[in-house]
Amino acid sequence: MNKMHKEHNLTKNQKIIFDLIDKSSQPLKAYSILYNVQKKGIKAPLQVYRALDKLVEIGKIHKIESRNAFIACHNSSCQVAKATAFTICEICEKVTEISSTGLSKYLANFKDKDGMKYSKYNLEFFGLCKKCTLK
Amino acid sequence: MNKMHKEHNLTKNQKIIFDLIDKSSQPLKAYSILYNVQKKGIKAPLQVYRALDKLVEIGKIHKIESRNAFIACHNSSCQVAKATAFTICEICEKVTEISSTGLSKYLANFKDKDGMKYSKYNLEFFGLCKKCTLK
DNA sequence: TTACATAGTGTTATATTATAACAACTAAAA
DNA sequence: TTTTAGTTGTTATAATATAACACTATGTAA
Ligand SMILES: [Zn+2]
Ligand SMILES: [Zn+2]
Ligand SMILES: [Zn+2]
Ligand SMILES: [Zn+2]
Repeated sequence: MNKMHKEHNLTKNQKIIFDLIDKSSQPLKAYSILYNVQKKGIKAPLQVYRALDKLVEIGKIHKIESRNAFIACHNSSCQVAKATAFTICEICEKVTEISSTGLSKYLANFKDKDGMKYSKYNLEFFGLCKKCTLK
Repeated sequence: MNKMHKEHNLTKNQKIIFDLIDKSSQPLKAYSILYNVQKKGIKAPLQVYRALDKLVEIGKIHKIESRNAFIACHNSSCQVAKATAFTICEICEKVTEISSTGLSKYLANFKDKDGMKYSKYNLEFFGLCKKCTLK
């Protein structure tokens, strides 16, 4: 998984927390992570947040800002932690990372009124996933 | 201001809080709003959050998710609370709402892998504003 | 090797952001 | 008038995130 990512030798806590997020099918919240890793010796919020910060920084995970939750990056072409896009289902809360060359090119080239480029961005789409649409 | 918006007869608290946000040159955080309106009789966080929720719902303000802050909508063409885009300066924290027909059309028409459309979205660009670039 | 720098850890305490629950009030529709 | 939906005021509490400090591991350079 994430074969395209530069290998960052994760530390013990970083590895424990990344593995948990990576195995999860949906985004995890910091305190839910904490409860799940207490048996592995991680006892305090700060230990979790420090690992999360690092993992976000190196692009192994992303934060879903509107949900205060974290998801593993499974998008080998994403510009590590700099340009992220997701779809979020408002019913089942399923989150999927978008991997679209067209979208990322469009956004990376977007200029504001002053002609400024902002190559770092976060985009969150909301709506219904396929499953929930059929219900 | 916001002449294009449907008039929603704001209640007392909603008006107090909207006026404060509307006058501000930068996004305001909930508790900063609270401190600023205590002299007007709004004493509890819930009173602020309830007004904020309503104002977001009717599109008079937007939440900047990555900053947990609120900004008045000054974009007459934005699709009320459904499709928002901002630039955020990582140095001075200046936030500007983007009003680009091209961008909003592109995003409103974006389809994911399954061909699903998600007309509601929030996009936050990060980088340096003009001022901070020149420093 | 030693010294130093950099990054990570463990811990306690605290700050910040947000919601639950309930009683009371207001305005407008039926 | 009765009812309804929405808003208000209030207390308490939940959920999310950081400050500060002492200590430990690891790599690098003298
Ligand atoms: Zn990614
Ligand atoms: Zn769904
Ligand atoms: Zn707007
Ligand atoms: Zn700036």
